[in-house]
Amino acid sequence: MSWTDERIDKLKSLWGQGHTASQIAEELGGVSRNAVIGKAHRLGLESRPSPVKGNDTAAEAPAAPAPAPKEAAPPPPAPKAAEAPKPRPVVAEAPRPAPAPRPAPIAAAPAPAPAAATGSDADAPVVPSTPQPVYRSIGPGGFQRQQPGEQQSPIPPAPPRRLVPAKPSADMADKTSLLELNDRICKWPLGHPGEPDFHFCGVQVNPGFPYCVQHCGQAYQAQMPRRDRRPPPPMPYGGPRVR
DNA sequence: CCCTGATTCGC
DNA sequence: GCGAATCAGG
Repeated sequence: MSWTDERIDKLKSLWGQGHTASQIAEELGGVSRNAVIGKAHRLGLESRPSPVKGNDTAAEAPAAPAPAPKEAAPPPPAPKAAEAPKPRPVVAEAPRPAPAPRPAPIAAAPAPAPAAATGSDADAPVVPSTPQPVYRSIGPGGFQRQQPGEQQSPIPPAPPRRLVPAKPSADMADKTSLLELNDRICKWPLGHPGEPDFHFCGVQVNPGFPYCVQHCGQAYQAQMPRRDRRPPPPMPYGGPRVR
């Protein structure tokens, strides 16, 4: 196998997404993990958290990123292999999208309060000992960046607070509910599970992907970490096509 | 042992 | 340029 532009592209993409060399090699096929590493280096792609590369001498990073190579999930959750070979040039499974910015992390599970929801979830009676606001920068794709010390995903799963019927009210009539999902409509969540207006995007998908073209653009971000983002890197899913 | 990425070096 | 062999840390 030779390094065609396509394969190089894929290598760059996957490498930037934090896939291991082995995973990339398997995905590309016909190459060994050594080949992938070698190529990555020749391309100038470089050193993601490497287990062997000790960090700098002397001053260690205050909040070390913790390599954790095994199953630990770097930003893009890469499902471990052990799967049927994927013929399609698909990009792993959808990383957890960031449907709505949620500036206030949920300290403790808010009580369901089944009675009269006064301020719904707006009221946060729990007074954390340190109510320091958390400032987060917004990445190029619109995602929230983590602070160096932050451990949790910037997009907490938003625990369901109550169960709602699929379509309880008229204003949900045209919203796509969970029960209506199929592989032809965009599954991008809008709102949060458990909230009354939680629904899914529902427009036609980008063929071969779980989301529409627009949300694919959010879900599948080409490598951010590298400095230059200017020349829009070829989207893993083939780029926006209006259909 | 397994895994990882880095590096070397013959091709 | 390529990648197997090797190195070295987790």
